[in-house]
Amino acid sequence: MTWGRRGSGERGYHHGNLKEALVRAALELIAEKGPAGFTFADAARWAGVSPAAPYRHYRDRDALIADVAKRGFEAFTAALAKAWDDGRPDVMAAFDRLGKSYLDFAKREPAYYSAMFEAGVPLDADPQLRETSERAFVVLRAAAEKLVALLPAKGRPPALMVALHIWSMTHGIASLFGRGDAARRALPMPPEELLEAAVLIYLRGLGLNEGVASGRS
Amino acid sequence: MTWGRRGSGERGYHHGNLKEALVRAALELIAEKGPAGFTFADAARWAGVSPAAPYRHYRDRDALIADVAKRGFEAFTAALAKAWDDGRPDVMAAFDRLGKSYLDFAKREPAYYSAMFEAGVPLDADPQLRETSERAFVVLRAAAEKLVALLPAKGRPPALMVALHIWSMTHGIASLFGRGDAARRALPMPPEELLEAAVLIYLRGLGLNEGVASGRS
DNA sequence: CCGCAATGTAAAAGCCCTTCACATGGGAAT
DNA sequence: ATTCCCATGTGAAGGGCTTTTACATTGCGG
Repeated sequence: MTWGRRGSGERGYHHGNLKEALVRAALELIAEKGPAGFTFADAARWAGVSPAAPYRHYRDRDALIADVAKRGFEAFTAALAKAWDDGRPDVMAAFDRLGKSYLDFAKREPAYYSAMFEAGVPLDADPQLRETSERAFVVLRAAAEKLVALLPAKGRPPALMVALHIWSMTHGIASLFGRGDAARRALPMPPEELLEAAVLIYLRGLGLNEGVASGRS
Repeated sequence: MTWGRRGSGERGYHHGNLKEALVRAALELIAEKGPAGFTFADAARWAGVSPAAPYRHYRDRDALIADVAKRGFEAFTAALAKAWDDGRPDVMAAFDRLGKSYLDFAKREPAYYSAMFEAGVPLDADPQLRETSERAFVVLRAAAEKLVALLPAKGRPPALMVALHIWSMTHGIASLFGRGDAARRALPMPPEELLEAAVLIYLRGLGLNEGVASGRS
């Protein structure tokens, strides 16, 4: 734990990049002590400024968390879009990557995930926040669209519903078993496998032939 | 909003039932402002005692929340067990009730649900807490057991996995769309229907004939 | 009836949040 | 290059929450 002026070296009166520093501090602190145990003053100390300085960049503590959540959704969307890759090389393989990518994000970026889904940020705090969060769902929705298109046109389920199902299942697993948090439950198998099995069963229920190998493990 | 000495009438120096009063206060306050916006001092005020009084009953604020969570798991287990009713009159109908009961609990008792799943209570804060929370899962597990038993013995999936899948899906839906919270997302259909459809698809994927009418609505 | 233990209170130290008046200096306009 | 503006940071202060400690009250068992 070094102290004060991290990274940007030897600052004088002005920090130079306080806003970014605060976001990084928030991520560190949330990862360490959860979104609840995170304090505005801590972030200021972490950045080496007085407790009042952050107010020049954020209306209050919640605004900072909301910004972290927004950035989280951006990174999340990027990760999902990259994993989905427009359904290449084939829809099933891409869909599989998509789910894993979701869990992977929750595990790799617990601080972002916390801020996004567990910090109790009102989605309408910032209209930008709501929109950014929608964009992540758009990827899921597009994937569901392509998935549903594989089914016979007759009795095809609404893609939106399928997207919501997959999202719920994935979020449920991430939320209950995702991180190694002491607060979470133990599991007889890794969450990725749990999810993969669930999705395979669900897709079979939709009428999709088990195309992708389930036992690649 | 009446003030002080609620219910138990005209107290003198001693409250007489402070512990219970604190739990009720916590429930009110959590329901109102979320688990984060809940303060120990508020609860004391609500009960009409000094800010130090609660410390005679709980080590600290977190201990109170943990107790609320514990009571929540008890009520939750009772609700689930009642809905499941040992699989009567038939497994599918009971299973359907079970899922609805889960969502219903999340909606009817948002304060309990928050304390149980969103307040970041370390499950091992109190060994009793962990055990109580396990008991709720036991009901789900038993239901999954009976459900799986309907399948042909060959290639039968592990009941534990099925229970985890259903739990995750249900919790995911409850968590993302469950309450009317401003913080939650809008949905093109009621969460109960979303869950019912998901479960039907999942069960079909398991190889269960669609026994129960899906369109009872 | 007495005295203990349980329960509640008051006061105080420490921390956090937030605001306000003031300080500093980076950079645009001249 | 100089000047001045305003974005950015500081220090101090008010108010609230948390938690501890010494003290007050009282129910209840012996």
